[in-house]
Amino acid sequence: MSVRVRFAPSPTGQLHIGNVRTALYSWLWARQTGGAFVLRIEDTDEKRSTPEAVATVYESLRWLGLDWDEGPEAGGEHGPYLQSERKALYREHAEKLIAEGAAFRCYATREEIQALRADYEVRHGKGFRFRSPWRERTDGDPNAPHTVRFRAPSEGDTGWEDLVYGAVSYPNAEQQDFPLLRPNGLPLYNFGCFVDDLTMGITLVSRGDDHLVNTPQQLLLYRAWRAIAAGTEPPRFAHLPIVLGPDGKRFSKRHGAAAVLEYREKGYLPEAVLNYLARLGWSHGDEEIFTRDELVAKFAWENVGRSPSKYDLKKFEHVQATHLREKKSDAELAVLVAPHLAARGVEVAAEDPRLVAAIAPVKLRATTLPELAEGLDYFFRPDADLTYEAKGRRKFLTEESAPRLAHLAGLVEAAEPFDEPTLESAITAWMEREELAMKHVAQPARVALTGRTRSPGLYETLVLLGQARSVARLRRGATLASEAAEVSG
RNA sequence: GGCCCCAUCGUCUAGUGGUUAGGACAUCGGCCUCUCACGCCGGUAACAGGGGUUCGAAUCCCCUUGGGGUCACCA
Repeated sequence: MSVRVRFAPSPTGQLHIGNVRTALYSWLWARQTGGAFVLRIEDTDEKRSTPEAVATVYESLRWLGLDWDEGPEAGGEHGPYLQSERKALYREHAEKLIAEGAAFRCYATREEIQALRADYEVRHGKGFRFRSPWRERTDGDPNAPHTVRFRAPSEGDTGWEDLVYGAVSYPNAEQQDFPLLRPNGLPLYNFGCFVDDLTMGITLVSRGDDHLVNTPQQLLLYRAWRAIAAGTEPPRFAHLPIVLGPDGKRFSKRHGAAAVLEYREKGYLPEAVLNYLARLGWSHGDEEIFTRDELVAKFAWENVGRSPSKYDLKKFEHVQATHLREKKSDAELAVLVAPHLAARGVEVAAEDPRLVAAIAPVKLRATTLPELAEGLDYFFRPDADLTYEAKGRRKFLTEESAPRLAHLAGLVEAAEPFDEPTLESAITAWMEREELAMKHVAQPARVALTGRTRSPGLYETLVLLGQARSVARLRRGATLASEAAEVSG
């Protein structure tokens, strides 16, 4: 049977980094096996689900490149893919379970149950398990408001072989007569999940390990369903340890940067996000850096860890920087960085060969796309708009450096051809004659050329800037330096 | 508290009875050097504790401790 996996988020806010990891593992498995990745929206909590959050799910997944074969906006033969549109299906399945005796109509009100719970907790503390007085009655009016409940067993255990945790089992005595359908006809999580996974032909359910305790209930439903459809087999399950914040507490907004789209805003590469998240709780020997395709090829459930792991921004940044530096071509980066340059008021076409050429040295000094844009800025900003770091100007555009900058401008102007070797030999020959150290020339020149105290190497910068602009900026720097001399003199 | 799960450097992890316990991030030295990076070399740093099993345990079993999850007509 071919693999069918699903990602089933509840749209109650931003798509969270922890959820993305479960989506990623499922997606990797589907792509590796040639199976189907199904997206389903679990929006049965009317109070918390919003259309905006649904849109965020789509946008986040698309940005990451986790495409779905079936689901909202993609279609498929098992739709609809929003639980809120599948009410009839839940009702139908509930009725069959009632007819079979596996479920029953319960007329106990929420208040009655709360009262029982409160009473229990006063006596015994936590751990109330509801046994409905209606579980053996059939005299209720099917048209009166009621909850459909599962007639839970209290003997034995329910267990399964988890792809991550191995053998897991829960005592049935822990079960209560859990609700399937609310009076308004909307399913509760476990029932909706069961009906959907069953009807969508899901072969492997992968989700956070906070769902470990839900699995027995779903297994019980599959077992009951055999009376209706002989041969029904439950899917396999793979539970993933949750992601913890640096403080060891469950990762949340409180830790900052929990939402996927925040990484897009910060200028991270989706491949880097996927790489970091994949490695958080999964490994492939000593390898650290993976492209999306490599992840697809190398992912394996048996290498998924069982202990919760902590989110570490420093390592995340390292993975991001490595992808920026090594896994993207300069032409690809040019396309990605162009909008960030535009945001800084620097207009340059992504195809501009000068942009592509400047990326190689600058990307060694950047982690994110905005940082790349910052490092590229002065190459494309008009000379007149160039600004100077106050500290660099004060320290290097001095009376002493003014004549050197002027002379350097002349050397640059005379360089023919205008390339690094020619510039280097001309400049070093001059420095030797004048007994100047490199730092006495390069640092003032750097400030004059870039406005900064940090940049790629001098010869590299000159060539990238071009002869005319280099000469103009050096002359302007010389002027500023002599003005500084007048002020201080 | 009941039930369930987990436990190797600060962090992510490799390791499946015999290893000087490896790698990566971080950190600390050093090299390179016109700045900042990149890169390279090197250092510090871990099997939670206690019992077993075994000729031999990070690896298997038990207990303790610690951490996490869950106990909603939420998902």
